[in-house]
Amino acid sequence: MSPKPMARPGGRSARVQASVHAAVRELEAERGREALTVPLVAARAGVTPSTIYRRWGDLQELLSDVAVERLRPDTEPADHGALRADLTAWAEQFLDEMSSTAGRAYIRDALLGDPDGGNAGQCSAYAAAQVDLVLDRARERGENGAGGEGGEADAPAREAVMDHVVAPIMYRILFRPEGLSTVYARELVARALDGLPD
Amino acid sequence: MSPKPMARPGGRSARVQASVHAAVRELEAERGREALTVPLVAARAGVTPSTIYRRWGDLQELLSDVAVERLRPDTEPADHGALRADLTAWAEQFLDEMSSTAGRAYIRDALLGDPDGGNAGQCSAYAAAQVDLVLDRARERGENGAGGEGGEADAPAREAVMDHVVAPIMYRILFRPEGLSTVYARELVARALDGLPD
DNA sequence: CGACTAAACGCAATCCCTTTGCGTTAAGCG
DNA sequence: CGCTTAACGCAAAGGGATTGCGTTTAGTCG
Repeated sequence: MSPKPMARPGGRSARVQASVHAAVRELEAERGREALTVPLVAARAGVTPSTIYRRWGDLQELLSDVAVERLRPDTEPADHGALRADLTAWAEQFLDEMSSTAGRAYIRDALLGDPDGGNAGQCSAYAAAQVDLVLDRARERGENGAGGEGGEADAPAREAVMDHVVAPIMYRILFRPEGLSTVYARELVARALDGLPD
Repeated sequence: MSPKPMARPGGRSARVQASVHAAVRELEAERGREALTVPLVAARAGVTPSTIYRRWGDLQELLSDVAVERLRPDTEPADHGALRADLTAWAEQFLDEMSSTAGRAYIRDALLGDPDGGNAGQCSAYAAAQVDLVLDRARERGENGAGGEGGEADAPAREAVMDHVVAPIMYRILFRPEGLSTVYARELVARALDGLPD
């Protein structure tokens, strides 16, 4: 669903999409995001502007698609042997990547050209999947009966981590970009795991 | 700072700004947000398009300014006599207003045309001020030594409420718009106040 | 109170992004 | 292998975005 509903997933359509996406990434690196226009991307991709307009409807929607692809995690969370260490390390890396200049630009683009909210939902789903991996691993270790419904002495449920770790990080990045460090991520994880044995 | 750095706060400049802002609000109500263009707004405001382009630089930046004005709270949080009741009521109203179709559009606009992040910061400052009012009132009542640094049995600090109530609400609105009700706001407040006597 | 400076605005010409109709290509399918 | 139609290329308007220049006027200083 990252690209528009494609009734024809193969052949020329697929080549056009790959070519356009590559053109966006190249031009973004060469001339910067501000200089991007639909005719410019079209020329680099070897297609006509009307093709892009018909398929994506808008420059912002195209950039939104590219941004979501770039926000997809490329590696699994590292295994440090314990839930607290895993979650802390993941949250720190998440904050680092997302709060970088490039990361903030991708988040904004993903939210921007997104009439139905599908792309933004995809971003959230990526983070949720990563969190699930960490929590599943803890459950397999038998930590505190992890994955329970967030009882006082159980490992937090997925939704609790989304609410109290991921959400505050994203809120700060979007609304209060000043003074953000990995310390903040560590504190959030510590609070979310409050009352758990270490 | 809502308008661009205005070296001339009075006279014609002020009239132009007021006229343009009014034109945006009128046309937004009449023809919908999608139909807005700079020439259209300019014609309604009785100015030339170049004036708008020079002053705001872009339609999105203009809409961002208008959106921030609309997101400014117009009333103080209601006083229900106790911290928990005050915070719950405020959070429910906050979620209702922000998750509405109009509210989401304003949030998106505010984030959109915002190169330096000043407008987004203003939105966060509005919410923080409202939270401060609620917490200050609790402190004046002498509730739990409210306003302390978030100790286990103290009322939560402002930052704790921003992290665990405001941030999750905004995250859900932006990234997971499905199935959002006042129940969610109430749960968040309950968790933030966990361990407090009622 | 009057003259000066420069920011802000109006006007108009230009550029090029956006949109749309029509013919052509080729992907999917029986 | 032939049919159907989605997807693409082409080209022509149509209109929004940009900019130079002259004019107005807000703010300031003598």
